[in-house]
Amino acid sequence: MRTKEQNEQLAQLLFPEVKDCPEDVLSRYPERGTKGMVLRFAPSPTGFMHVGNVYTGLVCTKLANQTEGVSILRIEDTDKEREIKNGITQIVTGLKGFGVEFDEGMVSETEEKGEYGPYLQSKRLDIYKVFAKDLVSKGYAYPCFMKEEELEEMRKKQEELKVAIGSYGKWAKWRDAEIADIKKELEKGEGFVIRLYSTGDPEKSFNFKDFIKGGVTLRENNMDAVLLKSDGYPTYHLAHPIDDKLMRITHVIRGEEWFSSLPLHIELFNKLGFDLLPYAHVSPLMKLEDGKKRKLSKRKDPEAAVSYYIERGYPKKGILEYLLNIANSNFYDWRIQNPDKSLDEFELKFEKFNSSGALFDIVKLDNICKNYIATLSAEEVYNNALQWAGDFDKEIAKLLEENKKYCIAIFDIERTGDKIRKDIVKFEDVRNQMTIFFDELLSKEDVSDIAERVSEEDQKAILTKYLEIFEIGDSPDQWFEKIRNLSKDLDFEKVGEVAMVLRVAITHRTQTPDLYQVIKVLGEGKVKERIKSYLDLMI
RNA sequence: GCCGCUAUCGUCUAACGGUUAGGACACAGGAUUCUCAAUCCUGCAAUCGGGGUUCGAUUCCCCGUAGCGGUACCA
Repeated sequence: MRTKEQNEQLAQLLFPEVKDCPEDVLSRYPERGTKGMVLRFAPSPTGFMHVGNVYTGLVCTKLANQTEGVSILRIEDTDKEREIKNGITQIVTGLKGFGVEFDEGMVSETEEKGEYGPYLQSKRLDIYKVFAKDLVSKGYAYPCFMKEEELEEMRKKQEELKVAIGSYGKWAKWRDAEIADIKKELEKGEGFVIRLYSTGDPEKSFNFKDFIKGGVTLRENNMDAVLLKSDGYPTYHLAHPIDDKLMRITHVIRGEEWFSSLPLHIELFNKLGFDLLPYAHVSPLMKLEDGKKRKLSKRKDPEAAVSYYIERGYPKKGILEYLLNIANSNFYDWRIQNPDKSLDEFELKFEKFNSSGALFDIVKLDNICKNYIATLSAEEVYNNALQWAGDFDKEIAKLLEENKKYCIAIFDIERTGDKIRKDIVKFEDVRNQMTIFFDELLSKEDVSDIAERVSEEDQKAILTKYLEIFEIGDSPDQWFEKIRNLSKDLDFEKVGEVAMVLRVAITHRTQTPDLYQVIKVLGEGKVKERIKSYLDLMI
């Protein structure tokens, strides 16, 4: 054991440039007056937006908003190897696209807003050093000069002996090193890390209440975790208590993968002299594969990427609703009872979160999305579709742009009244909706099978007769009456047969929306033209 | 290996220790002045296994099993 004086001497030796003490830094970040929750979402700029990111980000901002608190976007860029150039922009714009926006924090690659910054961890290095120095001076941290190979060797030995792996207790060889030895290494210019001097005992357990997982019993930490890496950057373990304390965060909401290091973080809060914060560990989104659940993985699962949904034109509101539904499963019941209310009015509650991971169910997502799109007006569908197509389907974008009225009329088919169509799940699907209304789209498709039940003779008879009686101005009842009469005149058992022949001739499809409305939208000229050319084809 | 968390229909979940174990999505069947979609009705389908505690256990306790997470100078 080193003495108090020795520790102070060591701190000075390690961090001669650091003049501030923790109190100086703390005084720069005063208590907030807010009564609501102050929450932060803290992703790394790895250049990949995971749906899980949107999920956690949504939970943070929603909870902050509904308690009239503050939401913060902090960027954890302390791992230089995984960092990617436009990482921050991708996060900011990606989340913004979903309506997930923050009150404070990073807004672009270099800009930020708010009084509690910097919100980019790489800009906070001097802050971490102040606390690291303080920990060393109190004997709660120390420099460790172990090399990668040494650590590897230690690991092997620990495996052989079947003891816990890591730097702790007697395995941590620099824990109680003499100042003279440390000085010697320093003079050699050897790189070092700062490790926690853990005083916990894993034999001792204690109770802890997690806002989502509930009451849990944890064992004390005894690992001398790395706090400051040899490149001077902090690890998450050090940055987390310091940043959250300084930013005056009120609740730590983070992924469940952090749960295991909770005892370490608790020890750190204690040693730093900070009051412990309430924690809420959110379970990850899962996927089913070969009958086994596993975390939705960015490497294996294309649907883990937010871009997957953007490219297909999933409505963002729909995705948000689905994520809310995973967060609090009573959301769907609420939605059924309040079909018109805004998402903001739904109250998210910690106690409604499930403590184990939920499968990300695309089928359910589709259901929510089509129900959402069914609530939109034809014009809203048009606008959304145009926006999507502009990025992902140029041909459709052009058609939409040049035929606005016509397209809105198409989207308006069976959109009002008591028969509401729900066949658009995502905006990619509008192409399919438009096919029968544009010759240029239709021609690319196979001409549909002629209704097999009806002979060519009969088809001709139906179509020629229909051309004679066709009136674009007919009411739905008049129109249907004509079809019925036609089927009677030609001795058909079912009206459906006649309708099908017309449907195929006019749309080249056996499945379409309400034929009467389709005809109305297509217009007299086009209907006649299609029927005629279909007749020509038969001759 | 070690440590921790979790366990109800296929999926998301509900059920003061007492319910015919409920709902939603999916699926199947039926209804509907044309097909498809929609809508309505009906159906299918679950308490991981074994021990306790209790008059009574999905619920509380223990053991097992499985899944998940962690076991980094990644977050």
